[in-house]
Amino acid sequence: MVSFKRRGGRRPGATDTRESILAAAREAFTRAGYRPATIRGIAAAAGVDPALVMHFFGNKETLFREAMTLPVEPAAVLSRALATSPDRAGEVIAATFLEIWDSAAHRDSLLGLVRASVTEQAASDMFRATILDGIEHALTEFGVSQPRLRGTLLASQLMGLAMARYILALEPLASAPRPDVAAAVAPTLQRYISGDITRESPRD
Amino acid sequence: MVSFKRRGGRRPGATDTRESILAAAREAFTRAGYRPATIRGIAAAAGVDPALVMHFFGNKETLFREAMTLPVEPAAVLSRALATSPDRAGEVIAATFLEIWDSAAHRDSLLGLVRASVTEQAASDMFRATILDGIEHALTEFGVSQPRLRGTLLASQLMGLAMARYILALEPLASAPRPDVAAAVAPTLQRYISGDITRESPRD
DNA sequence: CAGCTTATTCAACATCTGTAGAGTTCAACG
DNA sequence: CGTTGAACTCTACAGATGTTGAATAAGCTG
Repeated sequence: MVSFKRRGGRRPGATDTRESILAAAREAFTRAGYRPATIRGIAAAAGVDPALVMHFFGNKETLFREAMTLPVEPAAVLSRALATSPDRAGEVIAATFLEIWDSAAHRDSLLGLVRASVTEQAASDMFRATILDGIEHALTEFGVSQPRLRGTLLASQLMGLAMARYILALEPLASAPRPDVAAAVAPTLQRYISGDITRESPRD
Repeated sequence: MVSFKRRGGRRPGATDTRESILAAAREAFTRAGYRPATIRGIAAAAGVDPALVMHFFGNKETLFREAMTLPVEPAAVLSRALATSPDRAGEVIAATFLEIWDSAAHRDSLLGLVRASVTEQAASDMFRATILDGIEHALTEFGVSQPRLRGTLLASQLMGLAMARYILALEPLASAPRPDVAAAVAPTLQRYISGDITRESPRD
């Protein structure tokens, strides 16, 4: 049995390498965030030379940007929820949010985005631009008062939920059935969207 | 004027160097999290040789642990709020939470803890042990139902608020007056503590 | 003052980092 | 079938990183 050692050169057959690098990158950025994830590690996980990663993406930052593009449009989800039944938007959003996070497919990207948002300026800007502006737009379109403030409040509860349930995995929140969690959180979301959020009226 | 170049050896006078290293470490860990903060950078910021940091703390991880000890006891705050006026605990907690975060003194430690909790396993465990167990204990002591679930829900909104207002600095939440934010969030906290959080009762 | 402990620095280490350049192999197209 | 371009690897570099060991200077205790 002779073992052939590859020494450079294109591989025979179809070429899905770029995609598997992206997958490995997603996974790596997900676990620890931007800085701790290394190009070498990502390359190794993809069964590839580090230089190939450079060949495809040029540098670490664009690799990150490309790996971490959002799998869903939060603005669309919000708009649809508002359009369908304004007074139940909270329920719908909570359910959809949990559904997306619970699905293994999207989880990695989302985890990575949150992790990186906390440490990387670039990711933080991306968050603001992509997610928050979308939420705000949807709320404005629907004509609620103080759409910006409501949008950030909404984001605060959703992000906190993601942190507690998925990142820190605080029990029993982390393994509670999806509908239970949705029910617990929905009223808060609903109030942030269309309820009273001002001073001097502590009724809820 | 002759300039003396120090070449090792103790400095004359009192020695507060350890503390200034800790301060620099807090600041560094705060800005970016565990990994990106470098011992060399911390040492430089403290005007000290990197080896001195090792001398005092042995390794990076214990330096981190020592720099990032919590400045407040969340359990105590919660207990006091519950004892004073159970049906206004939400308001009190929201106010206290914002007050602590808004104070420059504690802010750095808290920022660092949250940032690191997201990426570092050790910090995440610290969070669970120190903060959450305290909250849970206080809720149990007060006799509410499902104290663990309520505790994590409470933590989720508070963490989300910290993320949105202090870490991502989402406007207008970030610069809204403290009482306004407290008023917006208090009802949610109150409901998580003593309100209805179950299914099949979507009234709020 | 002698002697021990502690604070402090210097120089060096092994390792890892992102990245660059040149070379090799394959696929696609004329 | 020859040429071009893209996929792919090797080797290397320059810089940063955590950590170590020895050397020096000051304080503390006797």
